[in-house]
Amino acid sequence: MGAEYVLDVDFVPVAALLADRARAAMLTALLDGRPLAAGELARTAGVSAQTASAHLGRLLDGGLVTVVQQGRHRYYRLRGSEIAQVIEALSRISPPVEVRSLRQSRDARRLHEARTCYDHLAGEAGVALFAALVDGGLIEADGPDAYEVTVKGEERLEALGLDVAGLRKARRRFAWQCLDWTERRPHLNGALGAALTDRMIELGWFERGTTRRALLVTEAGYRGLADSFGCVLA
Amino acid sequence: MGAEYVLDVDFVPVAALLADRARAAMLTALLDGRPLAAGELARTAGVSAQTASAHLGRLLDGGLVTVVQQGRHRYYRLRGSEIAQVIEALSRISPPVEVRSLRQSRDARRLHEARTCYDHLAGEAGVALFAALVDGGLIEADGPDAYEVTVKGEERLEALGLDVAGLRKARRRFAWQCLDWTERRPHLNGALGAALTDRMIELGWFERGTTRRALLVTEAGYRGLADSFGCVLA
DNA sequence: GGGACGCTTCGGCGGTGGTCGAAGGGTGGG
DNA sequence: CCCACCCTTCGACCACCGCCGAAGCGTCCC
Repeated sequence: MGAEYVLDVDFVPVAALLADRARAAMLTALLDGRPLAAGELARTAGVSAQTASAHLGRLLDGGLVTVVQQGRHRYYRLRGSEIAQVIEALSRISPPVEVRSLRQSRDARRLHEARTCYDHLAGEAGVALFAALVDGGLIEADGPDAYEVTVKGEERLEALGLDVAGLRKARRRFAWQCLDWTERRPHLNGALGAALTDRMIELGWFERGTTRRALLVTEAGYRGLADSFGCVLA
Repeated sequence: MGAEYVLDVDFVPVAALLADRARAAMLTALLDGRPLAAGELARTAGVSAQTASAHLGRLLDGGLVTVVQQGRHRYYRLRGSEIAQVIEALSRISPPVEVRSLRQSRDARRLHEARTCYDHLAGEAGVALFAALVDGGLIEADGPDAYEVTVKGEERLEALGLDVAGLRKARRRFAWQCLDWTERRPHLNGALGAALTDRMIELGWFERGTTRRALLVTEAGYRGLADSFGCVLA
């Protein structure tokens, strides 16, 4: 893959796709990486099925989402974590929406402490975990952004129930650092990042909020992160 | 400044501002941080003065640009480097525009090697310089993103003709790391980053391309970066 | 195989927003 | 003081786009 030099890109079409309330609502709903059916997205966005279909068609054309047909359902998902990152980047210079309910304010706090970005852990907990993995010598840099699991790391991760060798075979990139836009520090992405996140939620270290991306670090989570990874959260 | 928790932000208005050819052209022209008069921006975008005025009004409302009146001219500039960063982030998932001329391809290559992001150095050279400054112990972390110049660093920078003490007094943040979106690594931002960039261009280490953001590293630049900062470019 | 369901396509409506001509305000120069 | 210049405001036009009703197509289930 030779280096590509880009003079200028035309970001207008992509920005236009993001510049609509209904599409924005759909994309936000897809932020956690979970595929959603067209109908669910229509309901989420508060538009009719036909309207949603038109929007999804445009998002598809623009390459922001992919679709998989399953029976009479069509499941849409974000095309990749870059899309999620751009949305988070855009959000940084956008005015915050006033928090209305107590439940919302709880989720807001969780989004900051811990959340999923596409399918891996982000937020304070995400960057803290990544730093702990590196500091503890469980993973180490293996290229510009790529990482490898050390022998010590493999033991620790397998003890948690992860099939590290299996993950290496996945078609997806194994492990790489991904910038957390709000924390401005790296967190773990790739097959490993996703699997580890899944497993930690399975273990009850995190609980999902009403906003599905929002995660609550449980007591077990604080203990687990500290014991397994030497990761101490504020 | 207490922590602010944001549940969801409304990025639609900002995206809408970016979703127009004329405005995009204006913002791109402003990417190097230099203030431009409304008339120049109108010409750049290829629209009439009235149309440009309307666009600039919206950008102003949206907080993407600021304006300073000087005589009968009104100079617009990007509101801050975050804006430049968002545009760079958006560009990453946008289709590249085909490079047409030889001059364009030269600039494209330069944009990758070295460019200004708002008013400080970015691209390969930017992240390499930042890494060299840290590795060489010329600057050191002083907070989450903030940096301080060490005694050794102060000597080195003053030798180059920078007034480090004066920069510390500037209203602007002194020195902090800023993520380079294309390189996904930090480069130096803040008063120090801007002043250092200016000075290096003054010293002839970089030459501006036709696309003003695009920089060419000169022979003197390679030597200077290596001698002064131990920064060796590929 | 009929009917319910999920989704998309088509057609027509309405609103938002980009555009420029014309006019107005404010500054600088002679 | 008048004119040239830069920029903005106003008004009108037009295109695009988001919206939904109606209809069409495919899938699942009984």
